[in-house]
Amino acid sequence: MIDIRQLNYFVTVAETQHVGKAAELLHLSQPPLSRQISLLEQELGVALFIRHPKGVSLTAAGEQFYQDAKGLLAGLAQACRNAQHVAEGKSGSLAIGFMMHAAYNVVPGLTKAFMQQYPQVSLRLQEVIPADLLKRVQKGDFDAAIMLKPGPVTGIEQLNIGQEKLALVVPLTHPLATAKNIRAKDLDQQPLIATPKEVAPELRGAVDEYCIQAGFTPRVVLETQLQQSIVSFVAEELGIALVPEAVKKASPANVVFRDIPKAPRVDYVLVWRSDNSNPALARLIELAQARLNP
Amino acid sequence: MIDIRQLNYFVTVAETQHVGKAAELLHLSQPPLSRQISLLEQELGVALFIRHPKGVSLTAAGEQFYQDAKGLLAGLAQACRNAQHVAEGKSGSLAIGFMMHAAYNVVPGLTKAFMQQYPQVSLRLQEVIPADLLKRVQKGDFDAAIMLKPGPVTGIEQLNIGQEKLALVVPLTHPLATAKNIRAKDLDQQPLIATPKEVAPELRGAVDEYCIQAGFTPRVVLETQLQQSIVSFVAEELGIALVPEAVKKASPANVVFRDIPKAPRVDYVLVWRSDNSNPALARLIELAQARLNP
DNA sequence: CGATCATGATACAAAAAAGGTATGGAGATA
DNA sequence: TATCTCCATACCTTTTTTGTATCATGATCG
Repeated sequence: MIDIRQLNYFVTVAETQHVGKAAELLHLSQPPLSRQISLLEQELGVALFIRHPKGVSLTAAGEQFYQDAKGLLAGLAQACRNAQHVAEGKSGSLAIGFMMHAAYNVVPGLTKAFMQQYPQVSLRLQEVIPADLLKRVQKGDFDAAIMLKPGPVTGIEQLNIGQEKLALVVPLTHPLATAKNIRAKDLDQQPLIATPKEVAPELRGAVDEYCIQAGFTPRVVLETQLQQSIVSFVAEELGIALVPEAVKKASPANVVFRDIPKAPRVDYVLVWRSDNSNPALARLIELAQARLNP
Repeated sequence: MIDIRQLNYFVTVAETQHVGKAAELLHLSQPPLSRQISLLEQELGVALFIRHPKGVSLTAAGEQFYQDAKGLLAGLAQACRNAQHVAEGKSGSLAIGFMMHAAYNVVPGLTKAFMQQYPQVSLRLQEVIPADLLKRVQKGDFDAAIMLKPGPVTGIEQLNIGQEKLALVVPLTHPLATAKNIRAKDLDQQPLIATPKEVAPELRGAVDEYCIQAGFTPRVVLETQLQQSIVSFVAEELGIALVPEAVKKASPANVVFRDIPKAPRVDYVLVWRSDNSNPALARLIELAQARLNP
């Protein structure tokens, strides 16, 4: 079988037009080189060189093979570099899922920094409802996800990457829109719009917990599958809601965001499968850590 | 150094995800395969596989290298085929020079047939003044030339590929344009337009010889470097000429071609350097011979 | 025109590399 | 816990490659 060494030998002989000189360049004695060239010709079933008394020159077939061989050698070198780059996480691809709220907060900063530092890595970012994120990381669909902190999960690692307060969002016309001081108690009996527990358990849990701490049971009048809808429904005056404050950035003008006392906080985490060996993931984790402790 | 065998081994393992199975496919026992894979990883400095208890799977770097390796193996096979095709003359390139007169006669038929039979060979056809043709074949600029038969030349081989009569060309207004019978003697004292001896010695030789045989010395009033010009000058009524009769195909309407008695004949030959090993040339020669003796 | 020089090819022994057999070790499975 | 399935390692055998010495051939030069 033809091998790379033979291609190298061949290219060197082709370039020097001289077996002896080529052997020297290859740190080799002349006879084995002669023999390898003969073997190559035999394997191809094609004469590659014309033997002159003062050296050798390429046949037409040899000329063609020389061009191809050079390309192959360059291709091999490139393949090695590619593999090494991917191994270092400097190139390759990285699939990241995130929940919609994170898009207003941690996702832009982190991904922008990553793309800047590792431009050769092709990022695939996808927004997914929170309840599916973890499953799809476990399944291997995503290398990582950015989501609200779940409890500990076996086989999954987590890294805190940000915290956010929940804020009260009310329609412009609502009394609480203009109230001087807002107390937790004021939410008692108010019609709440919230995420169902199945969709974003951590977020809904934080809302419920807040109400219970304040001494009342939340009156949830509407649950929306799609995160984006909550603020829209508030705008339509169907109720009020507690949402991460960064959602304000993408909200219409006819709703008001108000701070609430002892506002519950939600933690954003980067999660990944502990056995995921994608080196680009390692670079992302490093970067996330570096952003925490600059 | 990485070699083709290792790439083959690697690809097979990558495709089976199983060292043992791959070894079987490769007609090899398992340990050497394990070893070659390890060596490859060591040479690259990159882990290509993750070892599971039930087999192996590619790392991100391995995935990249797998794609590249497959490409390289395919490229090598293609390179071998290319060389073989060129060696058989089925592909490659062929540079042919020809003199202008041949363009009306033997060149189209021969090249058309060749292109049809060997479509992968890229033909480079170039018209050159006859005097330069042989030099440029000897120099190696052309693999072959189509020209008027020169004397024997050392290092050059020739093959007759066609013969053509010379015809008299006169302006429409010339007495000989309408004469019933034309005799050689009628050309005596006529102003002749001809190629200089340095440009196309065989052609000029044939003209001079014809006149001398007829018992007079030709009166050449104009010599043109460019073959194409002769008929134009005849059309301009500057003189008359003896040219290969196929030139009629590319002549204006205001000249007349007349047969002459015992018309001199010129031989077209295909010439090439005897040490030219371009296999496509061998195919061209074969084809030219086949067209002579169908 | 013959001696000499340079070039690539061949012969055979030495070295290196790859392959085969036997066995170890780690994780899954029952 | 015992066993089974993998891949890795150890060690020897076989094959391949290399190096040294020598040959054959065509060019060069006195």
